[in-house]
Amino acid sequence: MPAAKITREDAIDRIADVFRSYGYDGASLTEISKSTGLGRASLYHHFPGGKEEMAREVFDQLGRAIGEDILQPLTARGAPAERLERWAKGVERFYAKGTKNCLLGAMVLSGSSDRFAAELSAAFQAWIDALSQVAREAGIAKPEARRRAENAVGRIQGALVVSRGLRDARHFQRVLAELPAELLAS
Amino acid sequence: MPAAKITREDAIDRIADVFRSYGYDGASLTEISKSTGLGRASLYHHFPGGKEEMAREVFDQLGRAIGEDILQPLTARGAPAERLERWAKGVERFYAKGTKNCLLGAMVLSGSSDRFAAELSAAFQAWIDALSQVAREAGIAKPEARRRAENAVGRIQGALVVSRGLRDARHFQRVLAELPAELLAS
DNA sequence: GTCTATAATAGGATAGAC
DNA sequence: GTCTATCCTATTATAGAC
Repeated sequence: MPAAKITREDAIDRIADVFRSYGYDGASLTEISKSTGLGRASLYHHFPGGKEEMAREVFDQLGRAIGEDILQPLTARGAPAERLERWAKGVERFYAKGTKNCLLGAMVLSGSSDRFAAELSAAFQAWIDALSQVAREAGIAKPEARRRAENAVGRIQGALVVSRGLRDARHFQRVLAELPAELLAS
Repeated sequence: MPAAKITREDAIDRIADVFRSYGYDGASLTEISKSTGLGRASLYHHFPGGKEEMAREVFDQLGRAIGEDILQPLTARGAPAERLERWAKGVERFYAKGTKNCLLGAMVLSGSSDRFAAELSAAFQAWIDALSQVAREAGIAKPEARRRAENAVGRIQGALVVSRGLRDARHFQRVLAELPAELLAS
């Protein structure tokens, strides 16, 4: 009875990387197998639903990771400006300074958006809501706060696309550095 | 000797739609065949290089379309503000008010970015350069103009992702309406 | 230039031994 | 839990008739 080669959580992380890089359709089981070190059959042992179940697990784990690593600074104690600074640092780490694609973006733009519409929409909403809440605490009116939060999330997504297109991560880093001030500007 | 069912240009447009919706890997020849009305064999008659050649032709045609429909307003005569307004309208048409994905974004985020790195980079550069030039004519300093142009392109890409994720095209339309003023603000 | 037919391959998924 | 072997389907791609 061989022991597990990798924890479930680590496996899902690796699978997430494959989806991130190749999109849903481009992520072949061969690549996932290589990336996790698990054979095809083992993958089906862990994820009986196949590729679709893997993707759902990836979304679940992503939701938790976003909640802990990114949204947590936003809901912590402290002045809005400080919280946004910590948030921006968290986002930068999360995307490995702009070299790591956004999983949500990759899924949205690769034909899988119909299949995972609910998951995608929920993930974006959580981002926007948390940012909007911080802006409101800083005294920004509700509709304007929402508007800025949408902008911020969009700018991150767009910066990842452009950085990758131009093959220059500095664009992403610059945009991220500007976001906290933009969210709170009067 | 049957006549051509569709002009080459139209065929490439249809193929572009398929890549836009499904990404490079997700775009199957079956779908392309259905979308163009051309049988598999006919597709290979027109594009002996197969799917990869189709993608390259799509990029070429996209470059021309961007040049004519989108960048042209930027280089036309008139005050910078007017040109940017016309440009924004052109972009809105181009993306069908936000319901039509960006081909560049779909390609960037679907594993094909290595294969088409040069094409993608060139397309983004052309966008950024043209916008930057308009901002400079409006009296903005060169580095700042470049910065704003990058931001504008990124915001369009991000808005398309977010609109699709939220399934609400109004976000895209709002962002687009704000861009001209942002590019020229003092 | 399009068609039907078909090859060749890669992909997702499963069975059963260990 | 992992392995080897295998099935089935969909995919890319080609050949040859018209």
